[in-house]
Amino acid sequence: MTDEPPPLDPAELGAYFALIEVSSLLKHSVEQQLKEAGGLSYVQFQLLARLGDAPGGRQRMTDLADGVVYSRSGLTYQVGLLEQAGLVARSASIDDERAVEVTLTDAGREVLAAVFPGHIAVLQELFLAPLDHGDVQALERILGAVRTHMRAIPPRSAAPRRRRS
Amino acid sequence: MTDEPPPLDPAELGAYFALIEVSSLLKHSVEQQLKEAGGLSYVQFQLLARLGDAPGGRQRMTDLADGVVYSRSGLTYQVGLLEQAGLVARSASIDDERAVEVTLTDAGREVLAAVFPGHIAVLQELFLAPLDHGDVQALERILGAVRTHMRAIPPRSAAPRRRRS
DNA sequence: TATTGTTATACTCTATAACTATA
DNA sequence: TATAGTTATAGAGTATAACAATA
Repeated sequence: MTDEPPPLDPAELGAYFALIEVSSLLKHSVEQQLKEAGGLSYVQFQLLARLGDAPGGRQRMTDLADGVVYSRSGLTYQVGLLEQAGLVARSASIDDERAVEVTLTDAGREVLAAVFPGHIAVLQELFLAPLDHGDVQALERILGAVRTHMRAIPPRSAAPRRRRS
Repeated sequence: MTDEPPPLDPAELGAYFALIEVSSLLKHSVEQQLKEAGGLSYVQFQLLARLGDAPGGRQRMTDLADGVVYSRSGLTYQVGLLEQAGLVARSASIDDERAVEVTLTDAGREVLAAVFPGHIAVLQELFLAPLDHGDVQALERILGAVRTHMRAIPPRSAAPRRRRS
């Protein structure tokens, strides 16, 4: 905390603010669309989409949690909601008796399919419209690099957990 | 809803996913830092920072609300918290008796100053580290264009509000 | 002893609608 | 009648800690 404040040049600040603002507005719009079209929150959509991509439409709770940012209990909560809605099913894993596998149901696939076109439409209209192909490629490359970097970094407070007495 | 699903090419999808993932992870880390360093949520920090930039450190509630995405009541709530913490003060406007002006207090400025270095450090470490200057400039340009576009677009459901009977 | 997942619980945030007061 | 802001209230989401069961 006694570090020197590293100076940020205007471009860096500009990139940061634009990133936060764009993602915030975009997420907000997408959330509305998801809610109207399928009664889904963004997290729920992400979970369904992730299952849709997974082989067999199933994944373990832990693997699902790793993809999204949330805590274990938060995931339990969200999967519980999705299960109540009949969009996923939970079953015990055969390999590991502790694990729970989450499977996308047919109803889940339908909701996903119902929601997708509108989702894409929002993206086109709000996010992609002002960009040419080169812009999109540059974004993908640059933000992809940042993502890789973030994933590689050790969590800041990995070590200093509570030592037992 | 019977629209043709507009096809998204892989680069577009990639850019979208990377944007969401990066901003989500970044915001999460920044939120932790803000909370530890100054007991601030991200919204509260944004409000303070906005006041810090405003001439005289003051702005009307409405103008504050326009900058951030939140509802009026949400803003009232957050400003209420900041006022309780002594970081801002509310006063009636002289020009318009209906309006309320929010002013950054000295304590508010101190918290802002206390929080800033760590904030920037997180940005450097997590977001800017893997990028060169050209990347940053490209990001600023491209995301800036998207932001301008988003701000210009009429809110999707501006018209079809409840007609009076 | 570590890991998987759930539960209980508390807290923060956001949104809607009803309301007051001023323009 | 429209605008600025507050209040009450309800709901969603998230996090922490304690817990049970399996590895």
